[in-house]
Amino acid sequence: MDRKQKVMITARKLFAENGFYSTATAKVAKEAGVSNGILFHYFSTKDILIQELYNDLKYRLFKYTADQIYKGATLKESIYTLWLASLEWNMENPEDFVFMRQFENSHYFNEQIYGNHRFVQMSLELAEKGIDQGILKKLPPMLLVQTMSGMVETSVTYLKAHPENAANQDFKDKLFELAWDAIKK
Amino acid sequence: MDRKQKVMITARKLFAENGFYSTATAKVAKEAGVSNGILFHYFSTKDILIQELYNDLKYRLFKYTADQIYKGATLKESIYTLWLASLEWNMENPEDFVFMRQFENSHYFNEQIYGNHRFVQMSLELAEKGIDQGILKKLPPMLLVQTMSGMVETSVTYLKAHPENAANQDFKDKLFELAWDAIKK
DNA sequence: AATAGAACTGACTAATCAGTCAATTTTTAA
DNA sequence: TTAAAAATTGACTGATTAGTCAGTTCTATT
Repeated sequence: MDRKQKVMITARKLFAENGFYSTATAKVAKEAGVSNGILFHYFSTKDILIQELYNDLKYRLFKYTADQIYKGATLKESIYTLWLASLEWNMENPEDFVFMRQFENSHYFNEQIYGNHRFVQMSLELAEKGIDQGILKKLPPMLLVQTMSGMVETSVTYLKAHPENAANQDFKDKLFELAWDAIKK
Repeated sequence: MDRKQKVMITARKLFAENGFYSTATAKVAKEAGVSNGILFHYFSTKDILIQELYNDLKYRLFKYTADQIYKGATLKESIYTLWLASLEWNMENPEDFVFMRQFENSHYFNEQIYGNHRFVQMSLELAEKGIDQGILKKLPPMLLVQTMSGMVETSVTYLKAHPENAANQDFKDKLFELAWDAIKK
């Protein structure tokens, strides 16, 4: 594996474990088995490394979820699939979840950066369709998207604190009902 | 004002502006107009300062919201009042909002710490009552509370990005509807 | 007025960290 | 084969930081 990849994988892990600031770039390089200098060759500052990690994460989330949406599905089915895939991706990638929450609550983040990601654009399209079809509440699409994302976050946080429910499909369906009831007309 | 208060007020402001880690204790002391030593006299470590700030914030939120709940109100009215008061408190105290989000997404935080706060206990009582009365979904009360809190967060974040709606009571009521529809039976 | 103890000061330290750079190795392409 | 370009190393630096401490000032009590 090339060194850039090695740095990204290690950084993701260490940032999630100890936060951006408590993790020294030198530590990332060491644990990745590369030199300190090469980290700055690929990422000219620590901030850039952090931002690239976030962009990569959002793109992987997009790929993972978009692949599961079935073409002939109804709108509610598509939203359900998107919701469940997001939930599972976050459960299966706990480091990414922690990293994402830290990033999205840091000064790096704002709504414009958020809107640039394909994952968000895909979600916006679904929201707009749902509003047009009269299935979803007549509210700004971005608000509906953020509501759904927030509900996924809440669900993941809850399941992590109560792992006995994590494998229970019935419970997950109830979690989806919470989110769906919020946005449906 | 005593020096401990001065430190807390300044720390809250600087932490919200630049994050915990990018804000040096020496800078807090300087801007608060006190000596470096006195900061560590009152808060033996930086971490303790951060935690005390969070506890104080949650208590102020409790006081502010609890005061507004009318004794004879129905359950839905009480939840509405709590929701609206939370929203307004967060809008009026943007520094506290940023600080709270950073803290609750850091390693300092877990569900147990969360459950210790009177604000959360008050919310839990309302949720339990609502479940008993058959008004709210039969789900773990903590999940309903976290859902409501998450919806307040989403609403505040949205209003900050779209301030043209911030004074619009109709829009706020629609935001409440989103949250209410999620948890209501 | 005398005393004790609490509040307070600010210079200081030991450690840490992001980023640099001169030198070396590896890759590419002519 | 050769030479230029790209990748890689790791020791180093200048800046920053949490926390200390010896000494000073304020406050309360007798």
